[in-house]
Amino acid sequence: MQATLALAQEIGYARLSIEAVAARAGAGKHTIYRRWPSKGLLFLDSLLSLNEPVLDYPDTGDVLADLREQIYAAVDLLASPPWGPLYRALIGEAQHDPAVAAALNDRFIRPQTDKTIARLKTAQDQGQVSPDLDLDLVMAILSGPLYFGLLITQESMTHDYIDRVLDALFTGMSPRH
Amino acid sequence: MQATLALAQEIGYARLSIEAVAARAGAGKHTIYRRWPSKGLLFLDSLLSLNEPVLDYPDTGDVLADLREQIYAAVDLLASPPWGPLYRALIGEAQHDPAVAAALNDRFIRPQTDKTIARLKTAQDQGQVSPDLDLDLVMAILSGPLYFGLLITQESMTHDYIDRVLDALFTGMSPRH
Amino acid sequence: MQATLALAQEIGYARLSIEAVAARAGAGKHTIYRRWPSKGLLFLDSLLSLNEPVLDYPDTGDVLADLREQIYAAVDLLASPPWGPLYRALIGEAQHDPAVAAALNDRFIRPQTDKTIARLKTAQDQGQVSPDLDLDLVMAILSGPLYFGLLITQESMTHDYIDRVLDALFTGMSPRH
Amino acid sequence: MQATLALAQEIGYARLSIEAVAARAGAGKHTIYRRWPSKGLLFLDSLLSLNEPVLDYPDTGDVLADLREQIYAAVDLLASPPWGPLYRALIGEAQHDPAVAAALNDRFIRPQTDKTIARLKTAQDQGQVSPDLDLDLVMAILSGPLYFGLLITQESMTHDYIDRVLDALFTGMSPRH
DNA sequence: TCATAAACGAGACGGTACGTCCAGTCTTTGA
DNA sequence: TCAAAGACTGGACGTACCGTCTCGTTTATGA
Repeated sequence: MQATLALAQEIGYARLSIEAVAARAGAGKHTIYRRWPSKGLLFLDSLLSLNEPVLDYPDTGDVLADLREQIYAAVDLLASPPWGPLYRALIGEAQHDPAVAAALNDRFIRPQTDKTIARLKTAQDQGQVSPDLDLDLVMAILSGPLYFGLLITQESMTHDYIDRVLDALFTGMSPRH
Repeated sequence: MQATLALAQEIGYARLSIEAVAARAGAGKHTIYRRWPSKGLLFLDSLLSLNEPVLDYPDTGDVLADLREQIYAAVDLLASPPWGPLYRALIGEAQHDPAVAAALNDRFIRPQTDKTIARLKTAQDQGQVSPDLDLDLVMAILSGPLYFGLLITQESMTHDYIDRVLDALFTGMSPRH
Repeated sequence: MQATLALAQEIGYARLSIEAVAARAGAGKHTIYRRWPSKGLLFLDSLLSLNEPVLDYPDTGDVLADLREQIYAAVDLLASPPWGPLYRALIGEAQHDPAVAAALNDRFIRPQTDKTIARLKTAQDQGQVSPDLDLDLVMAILSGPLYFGLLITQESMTHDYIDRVLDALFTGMSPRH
Repeated sequence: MQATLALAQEIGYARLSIEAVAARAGAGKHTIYRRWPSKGLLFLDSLLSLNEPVLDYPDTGDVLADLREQIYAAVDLLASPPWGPLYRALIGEAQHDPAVAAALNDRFIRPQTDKTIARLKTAQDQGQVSPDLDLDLVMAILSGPLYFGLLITQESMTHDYIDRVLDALFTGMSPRH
């Protein structure tokens, strides 16, 4: 059933209708309404079902390298054709529908955050990272620029861009460093 | 006419219809379609019209303090009741409608970015900021965490949160600093 | 099960659904479909089950008086609250569904007609009624005005009305009589 | 628009849907709902629009002959293919929907009744008909058997059948005549 | 006494139509 | 001459039932 996000790719999430999904899926509308209370949550489920082989973290001993690798992977995923625009649409929908926002957080953002934080915690224990850092904050700082690029300025996300962000973050931005 | 974003506050952007706006404004639908090609752009115009006294940059000589002040101001604006949810809705719409995304960039994001970059450039000239920094990147790094908090995790934006972000960014995140 | 024409009285035949009947009866829809092929026939069965103490004919020796009594009884039944509107609905359904029309004829109309005709036959044999009358026709002539009042003009059926119909029929309508 | 009772002839009134009418007419459903509050009233309007050349009464001076002619005409109309089943369906609908019943009376039954009564009144004045007859009652007596045959026993209405009804009514039914 | 079958309640399912709402276009009307 | 008012086609909404179809669970029978 979720396979009918084929439609989302064809005509775009905004023009997607539950009516059309039902028709494409050869299902009654009721069957869809029985399972999902709104278009947004149907779409979220569909999108996440594509991504079951989740983004897992490597642990090579070098935090910075591992973060870089993981962000490469995440961004490659989000930038690759099917996902990118659909993920943008999903975040867009979350701005209108609190249920989607909550589900997006619980089902995707939080798990990813937790993995990142776990990796950082290990690094903290090994002294690679300052022990008094708020790791949730670090997550926001690492992800933020990428989301800004994705949602606001809509730049294409290259590995080079990620490198420059990470360099700026870790070599510091003010001349005292 | 734009004053009818009163409706957006009352029922939310998602439930807003051009039909209702026209009725509320005592105008014909045609009159609205004549001026704005879509609900998104009408809403963008309306929202920006509220904000004409734009966020200008102080220059006290201390970049860091100035940035902090400016971000305080921006976040206070976005967090205050009318704006916050509406701005979120606007960014949400931008994810579905390229015209809104482009207009949002041109009419709001870019001007703000330009002001920030101008202020940073001054600081760079005065040696307060490393001369080889990509200032566009700095903008993404400064704004990103705030947008992440606004759009994704939907935390309430306090001055304290901003302080912690800025501290982390400027005192550095790895223990070598 | 038929007891759920309670529902028909509550919400009216037109709004009656097999789904609701099943729910009210605490039965599965299948169980109902197993017994009745359509809403109309279910309703017909239910309605007739109410009426088992059928309208039987008196035979006092006076045809006219007997007819009058029998029509009184029929009309009192049809005019009394539960029956009247439900019987009208049943005849209405018969106009749309040939199976209901046929069953209505076979199970209710014909038996009543047969009784009337039998009584008239007796009278004919006794010379109280002209021997060359088509008794089926007489049935139509006697019942017709009542059905006209019930279905078309929707007058309330009083004994007085019946008397006036019978008087007109039997004293004749043209001045030559 | 009403021309889309073509659909009623094709698939029958019972299976008729406003949705299908709108599609066939190339109209939006709203346009139909704007004009008619229900399927029944739409159908009634459509049906009556076919019949504008109404059944008018001849006046040859002989009431009985005139009545006969008029009933011939009415029954020929109702028996001819398009009308018969549709008129039956309309009366059926009137049993479920009081608005249809009222409109049917006001727009079709009453005018026809009035014409008949006017003709009878003339005859009464000329002494062709007993002066103390309730003419409304006569209408019920004349129409009733025909409606009984149409709606209940569903006999085909021949001129011969009408003749027999009228003969029975006017030559009287009891042997005293 | 137990196995086997029939009937049952429950309700999911693909569909059709409902009546409402809004989109975007087009027409009429009054200022 | 332009804008308000609003009619129009079109299409999606979310709901209600349709009639068909499994599901397990009683009942009831006959072995």
